[in-house]
Amino acid sequence: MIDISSPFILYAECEIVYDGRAYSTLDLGNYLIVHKQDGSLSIHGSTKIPPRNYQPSKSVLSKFANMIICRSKKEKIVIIIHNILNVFYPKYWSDTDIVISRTEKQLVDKLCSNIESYLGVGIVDLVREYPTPVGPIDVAATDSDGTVHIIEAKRKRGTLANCTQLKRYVECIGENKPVRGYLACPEINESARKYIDKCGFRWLRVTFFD
Amino acid sequence: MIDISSPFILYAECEIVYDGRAYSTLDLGNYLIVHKQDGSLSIHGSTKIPPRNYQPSKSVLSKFANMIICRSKKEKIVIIIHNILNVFYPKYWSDTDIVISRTEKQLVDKLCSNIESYLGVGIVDLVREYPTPVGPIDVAATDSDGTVHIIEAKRKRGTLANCTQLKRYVECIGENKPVRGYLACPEINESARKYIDKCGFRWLRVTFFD
DNA sequence: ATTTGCATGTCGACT
DNA sequence: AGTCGACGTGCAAAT
Repeated sequence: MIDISSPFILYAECEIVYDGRAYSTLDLGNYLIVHKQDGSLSIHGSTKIPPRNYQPSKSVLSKFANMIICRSKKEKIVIIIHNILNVFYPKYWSDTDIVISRTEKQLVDKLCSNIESYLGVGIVDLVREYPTPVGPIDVAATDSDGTVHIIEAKRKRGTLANCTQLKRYVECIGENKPVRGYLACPEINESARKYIDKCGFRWLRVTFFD
Repeated sequence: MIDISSPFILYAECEIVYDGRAYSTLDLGNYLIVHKQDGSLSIHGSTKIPPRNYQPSKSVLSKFANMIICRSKKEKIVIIIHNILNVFYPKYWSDTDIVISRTEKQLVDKLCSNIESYLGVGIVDLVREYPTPVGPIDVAATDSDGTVHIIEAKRKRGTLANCTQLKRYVECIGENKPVRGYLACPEINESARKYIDKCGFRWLRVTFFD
């Protein structure tokens, strides 16, 4: 039948039952089942990027009659196989990661290297990932008057959720010190823009390009 | 070579370049490439559930010498193929979705069917998905005194982000009416618990079981 | 082991 | 086409 001791790519007529954080079933049909060397398992339908069902790395496979069972800590997938349509066992499958550019970190780098021109004030202290009880602040810059300029950076279009995240930081630091809040991102949603104005914050337009 | 006009599962020695919202490269190696009938494309390494690179449905494939190019609106993936190790073309691949239980909706159903016992007050009006400028409120229940009880429901463990979401609603409605805020979820994070207390909100423990 | 926030998040619903 | 919130989000870094 199927050798579950090594990674496999299986195309089969099967049905799936998942029980864990939620409960789900997948009706009898033809699906692509991918088992990787880290123990992960995904079941793919003929559309969309995310798998229909999955189990993360460090899961354990077992076989029982025409069933493949995949278990992690508190979760279980049962695959009932009716027909094996295609199977192969990849050799020397690479584990390489992609190398990525234009990340949030890169945006914060750019911001920090030119902080005074972005804020329009002289800065005497600058801290990245400044810890607070409500989470770390991307950039906390203190000017000569003692006002703390709190910046939340996003690599993409800013949202309402980003504003409330910022608001949390501003309220927290604002209990003890004068503060100003900033959302730094290349673009911003209309609703977020309005909410920013209402809160008295500012939008810093930061791009990946010069 | 490869027929890109139908879905395919390809295991090949290749390298990848992605340019779009970010920019990334994937070094030469053996990867699993899945092309689905909706136009989506994913490139999988030998570990983890999410693909190393991907492009959503409605993308368009083209071939050029030993390259496969996948384009969506503003994004592009180029696969440079050095060696085809395995390829097959799935037939009658199912598009069926999973059927899921224990959703947020189910939790809200349970909450609403017994709202007075959860809140401990008499309710004269109950609205689900009550619209506000800062997003819809899961449950807004008005008692006989005119106080609005604002409930944000989560199907899993409540987080700080959930609290600030709730806070947004409470501040918005609180401008005009007396309000109380509630986070309804099966479990709650320690930090969220503290933040709730600080804000004067309450945690409603709601489970999927009776 | 648990918590937190990011992600090329993806996806669906609604404007 | 753009905006917004949900997701069995997955995942890695910090605690």
